[in-house]
Amino acid sequence: MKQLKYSRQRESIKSCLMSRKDHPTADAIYASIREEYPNISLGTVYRNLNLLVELGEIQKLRCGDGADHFDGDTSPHHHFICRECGCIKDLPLSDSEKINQMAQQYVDGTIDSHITYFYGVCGDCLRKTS
Amino acid sequence: MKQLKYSRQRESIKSCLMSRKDHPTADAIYASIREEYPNISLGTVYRNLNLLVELGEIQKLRCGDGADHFDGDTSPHHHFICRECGCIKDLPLSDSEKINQMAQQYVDGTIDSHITYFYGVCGDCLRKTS
DNA sequence: TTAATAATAATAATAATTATCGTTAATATA
DNA sequence: TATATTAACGATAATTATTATTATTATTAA
Repeated sequence: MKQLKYSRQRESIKSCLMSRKDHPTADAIYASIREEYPNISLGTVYRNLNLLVELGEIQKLRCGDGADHFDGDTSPHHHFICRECGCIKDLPLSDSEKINQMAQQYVDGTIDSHITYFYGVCGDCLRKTS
Repeated sequence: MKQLKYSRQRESIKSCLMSRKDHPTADAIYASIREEYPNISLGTVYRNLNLLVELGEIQKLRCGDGADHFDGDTSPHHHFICRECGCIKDLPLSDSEKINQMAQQYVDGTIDSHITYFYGVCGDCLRKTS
């Protein structure tokens, strides 16, 4: 059991993620942090993001565009992904537990959580395209 | 518009996918097809899988383990992923349209589909671990 | 039967992520 | 406070999954 040591880089990554509502990739976070810490390494960003996920302080999303996205909001909610621009928006979620229980009856095993990705076209892209 | 030409490799990939209930990765399919066509290339497997997805004949899944998985069943259903062994099991799905509509009210844009991944531990792993 | 071209195998290239490793910095303890 | 321990760092190499390139082969239309 290695004990955690404070690092200003990790703190910066976490507060960056908390302050924004988009769901940035590791690379986008890297670009953002570099404004304050120009020497930070991309590896450091990845390592800390994964660490924060393990600690349950942030959430990792795989919406299907190849890159992992990160979400500072760990409360249960859903995501909407625009097929056009790839933006990710939060959706409120009701009855998370109930949905797990409904699915549970079909499974030999235990369900503890679920992630739902909704796909479509966001309002901005709809207005652009037309 | 390029017209499609028959290929025995594509046919083999498709029937392989139809015949199995696990949700193999491109690499797993590659290994399987190689028994019949030892010279097939991994690139061919990827190209045909993506083509079949475009044609709507198969489905691509990103359950979160890094690799894409493929599913020969395109009817609407959900998936359960075991955190231990990574196996993917099908779940029946009711009210797919209703769920989209429920989410729709929170979105500026249009929702046309959704994918839900349930996470937990499968029965086999539960019995092994204990 | 031949011409046109889609699909192939082999391989190179790319993108995202993880691992390695010598150095730096945070923290525990003497 | 000084020192020892070791987590975390930056730089970079390696890995993994996937896509692109290209010369050749196979399918299909004329």
